[in-house]
Amino acid sequence: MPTLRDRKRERTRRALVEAATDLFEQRGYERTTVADIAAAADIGTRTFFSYFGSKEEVLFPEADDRVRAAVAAIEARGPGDRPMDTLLSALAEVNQGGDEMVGRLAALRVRLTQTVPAVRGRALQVQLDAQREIARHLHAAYPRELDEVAAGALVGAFVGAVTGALQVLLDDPDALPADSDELGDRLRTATEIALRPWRSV
Amino acid sequence: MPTLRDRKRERTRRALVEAATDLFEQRGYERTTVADIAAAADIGTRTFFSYFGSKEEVLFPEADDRVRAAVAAIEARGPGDRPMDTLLSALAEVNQGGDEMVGRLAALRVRLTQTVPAVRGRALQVQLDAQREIARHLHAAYPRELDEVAAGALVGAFVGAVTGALQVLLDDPDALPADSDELGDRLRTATEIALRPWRSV
DNA sequence: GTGCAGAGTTGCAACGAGTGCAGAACTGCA
DNA sequence: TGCAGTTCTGCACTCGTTGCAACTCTGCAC
Repeated sequence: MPTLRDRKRERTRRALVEAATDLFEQRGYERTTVADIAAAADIGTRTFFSYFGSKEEVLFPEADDRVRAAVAAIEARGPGDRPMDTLLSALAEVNQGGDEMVGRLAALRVRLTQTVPAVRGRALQVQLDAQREIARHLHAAYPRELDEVAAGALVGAFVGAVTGALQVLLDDPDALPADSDELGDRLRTATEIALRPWRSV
Repeated sequence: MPTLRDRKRERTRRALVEAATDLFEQRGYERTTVADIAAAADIGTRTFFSYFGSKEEVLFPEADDRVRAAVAAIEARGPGDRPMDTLLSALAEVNQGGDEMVGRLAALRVRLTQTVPAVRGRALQVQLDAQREIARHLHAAYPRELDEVAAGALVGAFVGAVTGALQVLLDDPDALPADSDELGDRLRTATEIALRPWRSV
């Protein structure tokens, strides 16, 4: 069982994410200060930064979990799967799972990514880091078919295609993600279109 | 002929970029303040921000030119070119041109992108904006073959492939600066593999 | 249960990026 | 030469972020 210390830490972390989510939704990102978030979670401002390295990071608390899930999907590939099949299921895994907090966060993130440059920058960095990690494992899974660079290119092409499609689908400022169902729809549409060329192989 | 005001403004802008480049090279990015840059260019600190919106932006002064060049390449496509051909020449155009200052800046940018998160974030944003613009024009050039979303996906796949491969190539300090021909070769090979399904587009 | 070492928390002071404002300096043009 | 519009600049302020030193709490041994 995790120690009291760990449980407490986890609880505080969650409290920070929830407080931040609430405040960002109410007042917006820019009009919420780190001090506000810390106060709402009943924590010293200074302490915020021992949980998250920056204000933006509080928006991506499950990034590591997602990457881990994708990596696990690669490890668990079927014996006959080609690299593309494996990559497909890994990326399906990334967009999976999570409770309602994760859903709220995801919707908020999409909106902020479209409107706040700092958040967009962080989102792209998180994405790029995830890509590299996935590429590493994809290469490990198919050492003969894909050298490291080719794996990087493949994952990049894949993620880039989806991102590029999604960007067009979201850049209409009117219909941002009112409800997360429509958000999911657009994500699916983007993936569908982006991956068409690979599917037909 | 451009007015005195314009010439002066252009000169100041260039002075800022040069001062920043020098200082970043000497002391590093983090240890250089905006006040340092402004002082080196003999300008008030406040005025820096009427030329560049942020400290990072001074590293991407020619971004607009590059995009314009790519767009021009799309407009100037040959009559028989398929979307993929046009995109290839447009992106070749992006990595073209510029004097030595541009070269120095580009090298500095590569280094800082690998080491300073804020710079990486900005670089990715610049790239994404460029992608969207190029996708827009590619769609305009091939309204029947490519809908807007598919154009976004195509451009994204391409840029993503190159970025993904480059990321792997650059994060290993061994195989980096040997010669830029071999780097180009490996890039081409990797993107070739990743984009095979798109080739017929 | 007591006490101690190490981990975690906190306020404080400081630095740098970025912004609004109001006045000074400059340019284009008559 | 003078005026109108633009640009430049210092000032004061907000906010994110960090180093530091004191303080509190938890895990653990005795």
